[in-house]
Amino acid sequence: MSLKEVAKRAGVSSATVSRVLNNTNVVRNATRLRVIKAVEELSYYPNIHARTLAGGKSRTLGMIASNLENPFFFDIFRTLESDAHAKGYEVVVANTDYRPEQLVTSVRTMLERRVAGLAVIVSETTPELTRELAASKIPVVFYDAATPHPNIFNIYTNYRRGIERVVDYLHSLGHRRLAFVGHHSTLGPTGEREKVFVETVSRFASTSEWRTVADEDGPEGGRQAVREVLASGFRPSAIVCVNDFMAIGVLRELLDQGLRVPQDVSVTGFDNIKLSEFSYPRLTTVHIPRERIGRFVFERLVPDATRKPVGREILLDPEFVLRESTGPAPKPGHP
Amino acid sequence: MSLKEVAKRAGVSSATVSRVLNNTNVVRNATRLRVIKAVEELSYYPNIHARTLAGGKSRTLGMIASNLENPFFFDIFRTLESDAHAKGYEVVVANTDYRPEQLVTSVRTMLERRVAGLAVIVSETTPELTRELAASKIPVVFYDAATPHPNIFNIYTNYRRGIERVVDYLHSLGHRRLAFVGHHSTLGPTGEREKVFVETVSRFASTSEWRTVADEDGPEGGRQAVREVLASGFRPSAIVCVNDFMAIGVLRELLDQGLRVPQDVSVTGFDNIKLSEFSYPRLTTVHIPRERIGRFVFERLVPDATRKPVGREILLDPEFVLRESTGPAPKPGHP
DNA sequence: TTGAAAGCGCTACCAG
DNA sequence: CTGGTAGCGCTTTCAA
Repeated sequence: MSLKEVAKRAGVSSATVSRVLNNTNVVRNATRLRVIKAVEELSYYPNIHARTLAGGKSRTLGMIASNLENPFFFDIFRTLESDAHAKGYEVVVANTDYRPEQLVTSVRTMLERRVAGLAVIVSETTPELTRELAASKIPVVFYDAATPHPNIFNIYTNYRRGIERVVDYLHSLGHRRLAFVGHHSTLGPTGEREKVFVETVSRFASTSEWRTVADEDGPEGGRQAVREVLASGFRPSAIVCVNDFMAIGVLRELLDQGLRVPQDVSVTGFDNIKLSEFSYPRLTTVHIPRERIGRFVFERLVPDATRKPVGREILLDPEFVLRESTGPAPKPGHP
Repeated sequence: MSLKEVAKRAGVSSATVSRVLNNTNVVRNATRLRVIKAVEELSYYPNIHARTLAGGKSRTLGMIASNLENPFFFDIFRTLESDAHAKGYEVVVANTDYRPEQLVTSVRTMLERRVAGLAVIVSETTPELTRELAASKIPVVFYDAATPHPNIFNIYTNYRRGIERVVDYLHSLGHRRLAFVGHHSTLGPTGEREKVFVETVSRFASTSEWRTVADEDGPEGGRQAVREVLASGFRPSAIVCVNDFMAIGVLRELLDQGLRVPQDVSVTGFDNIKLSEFSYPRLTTVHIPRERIGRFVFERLVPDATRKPVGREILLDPEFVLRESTGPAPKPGHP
C-alpha cells in the first residue's frame, strides 16, 4: 500500500496525495475529498521511514532515562510526551538501567533514528558522549551534566541546597548519626551527590558521625542498603536517601527490623514522587518539579518559531516537604 | 554523513560498505578493515530510515500499554526489551492511559513505523482495531483479548480463577461484606473483571453484600475509591482490588481513616508487583508472571527460524500469595 | 570479492 | 491547483 496506489485510485498524482496528507498548499476541495476517500478505502497509512528520508526531518524526539521505573523519570517522560503529542511529535524512550554501555548504545540508536531532539536524563554521562552529541547538531537537553555548547541545553537541580535543608533539619532535631543511602551511580568516583552529602554533614554537623552505602535504585535496593548499614554495626538515628524510590524500601526494612519510624530512626527521601504520600509513614522529602523539567525539555527540543529564544539553562530550586518520617532523635542510650 | 562518503574515503563502493556494516557476504579482510577505519574516522552511523526503507524490514518491535507507570506493564516491557536487545531488536513503547482514542493513534503510529511485530497489552481494545491489526499482516500479541487470526497471538490470564481464590479465601475468613475496587476500564460495560467479581461473590458467598467502585488506575485512584465506598455508607470488611497498584492507595486511605488492616478491613491486590512487598501491611495478592508474558511476546513477534513453531496462545494460571493484609472478619457489632 | 544500478515510499521543487 | 521528477540513504540483485 503506497502513495502511488492511493494516487491511482483517486485519479491524481502521488504529489497531490502527499499534499493532502500533509495539508500543505491549497488542493482543490473536490480533489482533496477524492484523495481522502481513496486513503480510507485502501486503509492506507504512510511509511514514516520514507517520509523522514525524503523530508529530511523527523517528528520524533528521543528521551534516555536511567530508570524509567522510578517515577521521577517517568513523570518527566509523561510531561514531555504529552507536550509532544499536542504538537504532533512523538517520543521514543530508552532505559539505561544506569549502565554506561547501554547509554552509549541508546544514544547511538537515537542518532540512527535521526530524532529531532534528544533528552538525556541520566546520571552516568561521559564527556565523550557529550562531545558526540554536541557534534550531532541536534538539540540535546542534559540533566545535571554541565557542558556548554550551542546545541546543548541544561537542567540543573540545586541538589546541594536540598540536601543542606534536609541535613540541617535533621541536625536541629538532634540527629548526630546519619547514614546516606544512594544507588551505585550516586556514589563512588562519579557520584557528585555523595560528596554533597558528606560536605554538608561536615559543615552543618561537624560533630556527627556518618556513613554512606549504595545499592541498586529502587525499594529493593533501599532494603538492602539498610541491611548493610545495620550489619556494619553502625546505628544511625536518621537515614538520608538519595531519592524517594529507594526510601520506600528503607522504610519497609526498618519496620521489619523492629525499628519505628520516626521514633527510632528518621528517614528522608528526595524528589517527592507520588508514592511518597502513600508510604508508611509518609515520607519527608524534597520536591523536584518533574513537570517543569519535561516542559523545559520540550521547549528546547522543539523551538517554537513564534516565540522568542528561550534560556539555555535552568536551575531548579528544591523545596523541602515535611511529612511524618522524621522526628526528634531518640534519647541516647535508648534503643 | 552517508554511506557514499564512507565509501569514498575507504576507496570502495557504497555496496561494499553496506556489506561490511551488515557483515554479510565475504568481504576481503583488508577491505573490511579499511571500511571500518573510515566509518570510525568519520564517526558515521547509518540512517535507520533509509535502512528499513531499502531493506523492507525493520528491527523494531512495538508495545502498547495502558499504563506504563503501573509496574505490571513495566515489568512486561522490561523483559521484552531485554530479550529484544539480546537479538538485536529494539522496542518502542506507547502509553494509552486507558484512552481508546489514544490506542487508535498509537496503533496507527506503530504501523507507520512498520514495526516488525506489535504487543498490545491494554484492556481497552476494540473489534475494529483487532481487524485492522489482523489485516496488517504483522505478528501481534494481545493480552486478554480473544481474536483468532493467523498473525494474532493471545495471552490469557485466568482472572476468574484468581478472583475465585481470593473471594473464597475471604469468605472462609468470615467476610460477608465485600467491595471491589477497579479502574474505569475494568468496570462498566466493557469490564469483564467486574463481572467476574460479582459472579464469584454470588457463587461463593451468596449471602454476602457487595459493592463495586472505580477510579483511575494507581494509588491515588485507590484512595479515592475507598473514600467513595465509605461515603456511600457501605462498610466492607474486605476490599478486593483489581490490581496491586490501586491497592497501595487503598491501604493508605484506610489507615488515614483510622481503619486497621487487616484487623478492621482486609485488602487484596492482584499482579504481585514488587511494591506489594513494600506496602504496609504487605499485600495479599495473586501472582501474574510478567516475565513469562514478556518472553511469550518476544517469541511470537520474532519467530526464530531454528525453532519449531510455537503455540498461538497461552493461558496463565494465577497463584495466590498470602501476606499480611488479610485476616479474619471483625466480629459483628465491632467497629 | 566488488561495483553498478535499480529501487524502497515519500517530499519538494519546477513546470504547466 | 496539479503533474512530473529528482533525489533522501541504504539494500540488493546482476555482472564483472
